[in-house]
Amino acid sequence: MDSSYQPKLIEKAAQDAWTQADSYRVTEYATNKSGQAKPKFYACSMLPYPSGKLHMGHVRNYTINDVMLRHLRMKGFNVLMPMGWDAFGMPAENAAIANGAAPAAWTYQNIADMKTQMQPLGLAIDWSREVTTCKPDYYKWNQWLFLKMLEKGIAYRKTQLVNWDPVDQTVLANEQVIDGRGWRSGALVEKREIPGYYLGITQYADELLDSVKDKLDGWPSQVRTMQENWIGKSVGVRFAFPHNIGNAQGLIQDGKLFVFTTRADTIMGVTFCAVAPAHPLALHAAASNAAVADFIEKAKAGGTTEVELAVKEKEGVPTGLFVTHPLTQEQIPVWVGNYVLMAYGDGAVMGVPAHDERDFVFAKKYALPIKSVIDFGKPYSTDAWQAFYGDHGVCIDSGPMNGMTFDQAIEYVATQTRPQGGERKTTWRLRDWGISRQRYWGTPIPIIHCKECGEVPVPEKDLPVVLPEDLIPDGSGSPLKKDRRFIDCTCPKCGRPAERETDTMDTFVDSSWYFMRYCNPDNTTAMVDARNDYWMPMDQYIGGIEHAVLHLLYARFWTKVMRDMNLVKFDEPFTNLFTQGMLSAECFYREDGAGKKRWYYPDEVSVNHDDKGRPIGAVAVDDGRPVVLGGMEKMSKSKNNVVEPKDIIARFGADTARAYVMFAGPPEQSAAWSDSGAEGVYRFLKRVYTYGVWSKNAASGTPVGDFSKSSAAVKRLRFEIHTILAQANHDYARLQYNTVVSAAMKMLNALEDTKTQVGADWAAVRNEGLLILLRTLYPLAPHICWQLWHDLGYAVTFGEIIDAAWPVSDPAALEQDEIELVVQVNGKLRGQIRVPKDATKQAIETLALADAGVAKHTDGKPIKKLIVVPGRLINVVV
RNA sequence: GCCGGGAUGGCGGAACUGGUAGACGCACUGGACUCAAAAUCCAGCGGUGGCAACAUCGUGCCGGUUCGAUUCCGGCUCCCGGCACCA
Repeated sequence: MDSSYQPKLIEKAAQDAWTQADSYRVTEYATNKSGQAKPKFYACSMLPYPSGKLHMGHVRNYTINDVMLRHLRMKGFNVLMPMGWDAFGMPAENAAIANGAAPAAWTYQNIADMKTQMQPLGLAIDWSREVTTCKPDYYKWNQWLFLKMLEKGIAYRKTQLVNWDPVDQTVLANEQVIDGRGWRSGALVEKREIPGYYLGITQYADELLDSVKDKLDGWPSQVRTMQENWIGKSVGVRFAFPHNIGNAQGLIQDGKLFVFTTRADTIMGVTFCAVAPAHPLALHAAASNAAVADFIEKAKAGGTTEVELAVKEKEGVPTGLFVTHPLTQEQIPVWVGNYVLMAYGDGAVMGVPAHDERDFVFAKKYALPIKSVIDFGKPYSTDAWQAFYGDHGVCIDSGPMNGMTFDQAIEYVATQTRPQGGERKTTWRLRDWGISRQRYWGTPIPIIHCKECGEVPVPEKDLPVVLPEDLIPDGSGSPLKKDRRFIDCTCPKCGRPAERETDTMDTFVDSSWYFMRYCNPDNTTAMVDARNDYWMPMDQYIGGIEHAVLHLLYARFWTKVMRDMNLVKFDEPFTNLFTQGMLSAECFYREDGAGKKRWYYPDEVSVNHDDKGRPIGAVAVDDGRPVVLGGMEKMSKSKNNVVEPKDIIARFGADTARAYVMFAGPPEQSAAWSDSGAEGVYRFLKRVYTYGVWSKNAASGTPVGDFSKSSAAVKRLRFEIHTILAQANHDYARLQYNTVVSAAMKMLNALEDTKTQVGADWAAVRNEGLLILLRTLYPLAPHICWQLWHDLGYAVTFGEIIDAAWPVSDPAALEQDEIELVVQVNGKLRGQIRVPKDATKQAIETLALADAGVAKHTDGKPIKKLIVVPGRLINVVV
């Protein structure tokens, strides 16, 4: 046993031992020593994008996963922690454009680099299950399931709205549109409709909503709420405004302008209708109305994001067309509005300015009439919008609907409009999932375009459609479109020359089911097999909150599709979800005359403090002149505040890196990195090691004893250790690992405080304490605990620590004869009393009132009330 | 703009179901050890007043419920995540 803590040597030895024993390989149906099947536990982190650099956010994610695995494994579970690579996507193409190299080579190199950086962390990953999404043996199954969805009518083709760069003649991702311009060309971006494939997630909207509301109780409530709102179920009425607008080909949409509304009770307040710029009525009006045509053209400018539409000023133009109010037969003007979405409902809305805030703003702007038809018991004024104008109430000034309640009015409108196609209807905010991407580095969509037969699915026997890995994109669109080797093929139906689809799939497809592939990565004949039935549904999914909606919703949808194809037997993929927060770090900068910031690395500056420890400024090390303290910012390359795991491991070792990222804050919240904080954890581990050395010399091999007859002081230490252990176990259960690190520190503090005490009982109680401490700390800092476990001879008695029994606190140790109670006067702390644990309420009250501090504040005043909270406090109200 | 979070000492954070606010750690200050430094160890450490005992204020802001509020309710401010082609 070395006399000082040497993380490098210890971590190498521990990792070699684990590798040699193949400790992390997990098999299905594992049994314990007595031959019983261990309960399975599948704990998985969201798979990383192989950027090439492992950052502290990854370390945080995988350490949470690893701590959970080691803890539950000791508790007797068969725990799986796999790892893989979300290897398709835009960054590889961008790197390829920048370096003139193929995305494949870049991606594979990054994967190799990241694995090298992950290795020293000592994560209990079963690498035999590694999945890489850009490999044909994986994406073959994306294609296979897509074809099944096509057969079932879940996948279909329609037009989609994209950002179009008119100069580069290419589709842009939202990320590639900067201030309304193409990132490379600088050209103003336009909206354009092109054909693409969609997955019918809305067919599952009801089930996706119901289970997120009622079943997923292992998910954080904010994620459930976000998904609920995203799916956005609205129950209302869909009805038509009849009209006779048309041309030689006939009436537009059969002479019916359909709208959907959740507020059919306000139908008598309609003063206009508004349609989306792409609505057939708008296009019809544009043919003979230059102002409308102009407006529609202008509406094409800009990108496709919801933010852009939402913050845009609500504008419109009258079409000059009129439709008939279905109940009053009044003529209602039709406007084109830039705030009406073609993708939601029918792309048209009824305008009720009196009771809808958006319509109100629109009506004020264009001087349209505002007609109030709901009674609020308060006066209505059209001067300014009031929040209550949108409330439900009783109908007034509504002719036959006068006096109706909300529900009565809805029913009435649905019934009255039925002859014209009116009905009660549910509408979703959720839209079908467009998966076509005009990009190279993704899963090819397995479709062949034939002049004779149209769109023909690639036959199953011809899968996978392999993506060529040697193309180099140049920024002007997908290189697949120029690759005849890929494009040219024969039609599977008629055998004539045909062309392959060059669009690839959204990378969210890859991440919608990879976690199932981990269970059976080697199966070449099926997407999933019985091993997937064993591990899934996943017991714990861990990843960033930024995936709260899209990824998690798509994965849930994909699972339900697989269930309906009898590929899996469960309804939901993730039983429990844990969303971790971000990591930030201090940053420093100096501004030049033009206001441009030069960011300094932490080791380029020296921070000055006042004598209370407050930072009062910082100077650059090189020139001694001041730099600005930039505060805590999300770690980012551009701000030079990225902390790299390899540097921390080199300075302090992996155990410190792991324990500190856990200690830095509650795992679900964002936390700040601090080098000196990490150093504090390093100091703690050094003390653990030093205490281990001392313990070996002082009391090696002392058995755990019977403490029933021990001195009060020995019992007090035991009480303390077991109380902390109970707390740590509670925190392990709720995944609050930051306070588990605190608990381990407290245990060591308590043990060290008694080092001067000698005797068999002291040796025994400290020995028990150290056994508890090592196992409590082990999941967080496995290497040092493994080493001490061996050095102190515990491995011989209790077996390897990785499978040692998890410690539980002894109820006997937690029993106390006397307890301390707090006494408050009017809710303020005024004294403390010690009472026997079984003291009567009467006795406690007498003691409390007799306390000097309490007496001083009650001071003869009459006592109004005495509140006794058993085991906690007494509050005297005077 | 809409949806979802967050805010506690100089800093990261703790306080489990409304019951001692600031555990644990960092920074800082003082001391021990040392020729010296590092490392280590000991002590102090929310603000204000006070030699002290102690008093008083204090959990982003304003208000409410309660014997008692960091915790519950109403109204704000600022920051963060998402908004369907970043992953």
